[in-house]
Amino acid sequence: MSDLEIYARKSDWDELKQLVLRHGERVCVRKNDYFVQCGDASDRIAYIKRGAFKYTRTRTDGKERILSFMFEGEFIANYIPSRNESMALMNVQALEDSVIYVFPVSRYRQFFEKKIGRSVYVPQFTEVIAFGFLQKMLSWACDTPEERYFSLKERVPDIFNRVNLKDIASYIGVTPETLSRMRTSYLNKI
Amino acid sequence: MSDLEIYARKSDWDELKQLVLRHGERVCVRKNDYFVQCGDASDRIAYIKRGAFKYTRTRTDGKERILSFMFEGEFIANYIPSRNESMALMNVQALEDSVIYVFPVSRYRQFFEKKIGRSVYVPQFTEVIAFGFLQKMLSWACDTPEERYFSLKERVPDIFNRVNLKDIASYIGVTPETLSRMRTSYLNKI
DNA sequence: TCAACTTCTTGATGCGCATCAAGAGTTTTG
DNA sequence: CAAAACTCTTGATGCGCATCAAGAAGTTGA
Repeated sequence: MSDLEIYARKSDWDELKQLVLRHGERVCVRKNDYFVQCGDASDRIAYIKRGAFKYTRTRTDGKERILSFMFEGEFIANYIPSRNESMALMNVQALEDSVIYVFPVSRYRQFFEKKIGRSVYVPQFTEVIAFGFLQKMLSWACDTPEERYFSLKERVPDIFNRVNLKDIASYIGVTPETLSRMRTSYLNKI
Repeated sequence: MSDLEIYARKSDWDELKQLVLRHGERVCVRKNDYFVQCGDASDRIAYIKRGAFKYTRTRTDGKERILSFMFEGEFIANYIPSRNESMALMNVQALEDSVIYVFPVSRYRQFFEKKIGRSVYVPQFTEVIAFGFLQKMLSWACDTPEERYFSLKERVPDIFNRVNLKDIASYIGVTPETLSRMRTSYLNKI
């Protein structure tokens, strides 16, 4: 969510983070473990203390597509977390051995209702989430693989130290071979 | 939004519709007129009484991509309508001469705050919008043009009577020539 | 520590789709 | 009502990218 942070008050994210760190359950997950799998109905969100995750979805041809990467300092969830009856439409899988703090959204709501008298969760965060999805939708619909490559690199400058080419290729929408050739030909000359 | 209707209580949509019909401004728009243009900061939403609209966005190569179609009985807006400071990321353009009822989101908020004591707008609708964007994002990322073609046809069975091939082709992500050939070869045999 | 596996690159091949082009049919408009 | 503009189809051509393949380098694990 870091690229969306500007759209919510910084203090709200800090508050959520503090809450989850203080009252959430500390969980170690190993590389390739799933935090959420397609079809799950969990309402858990988690703060990534250390590590990295990917959002994925299996296409009808059986191939996996990567939709997002998340790193330490960011949150992962079964979107839309507040619609707690909703089945997950994506997998959330660890790219590295990671440490996360897990917290159910229902408890989060309770916390804010007790503290402020009404849920600030929904207005503050759901719109951020919606706006993030809108941007991602537009990016898939309107951006070229190169544009997606540079956007990703801008958001996560050290992406190549954290994520292998195959996963980056899936994220930008080409095969690993094509990304390899893109890099050796023109991408690194810019 | 009709394909998302199931996720909000029907009565909420009815209430919004009644409110907009009763207190909104009736506006006739001509084919090709814009309701919203990229960069606009308007917080207007509108109920389509009669007609049809398309959401579009211009790609960096200058070509137009169509992201959604909306018909009578549905709403159009500068998403996210409740973030009223936000610049529109898409154009909303009339496909036919249409009649709409326009209503600013700010007045909508006032209405609900007066009536219920707090805004039900945000929790009820923002999540619906977010979920819609999520689905569209996943469709662009994971579905083939054929799959998008059939999804559209399922949502809007009479789409070919309302929208020309060029626009449908843009929506599913191919050129008009390719869609034409898809139809004559295998699509209509299924 | 060695075998098995993964990652990345590079090459060869072929298909799918964009592009360019042309023409028939339809709609719009002055 | 005629000219202009748009819509859809069909054909020809070529490029881009997926696919298949193979090999080098790095990583993992019994």
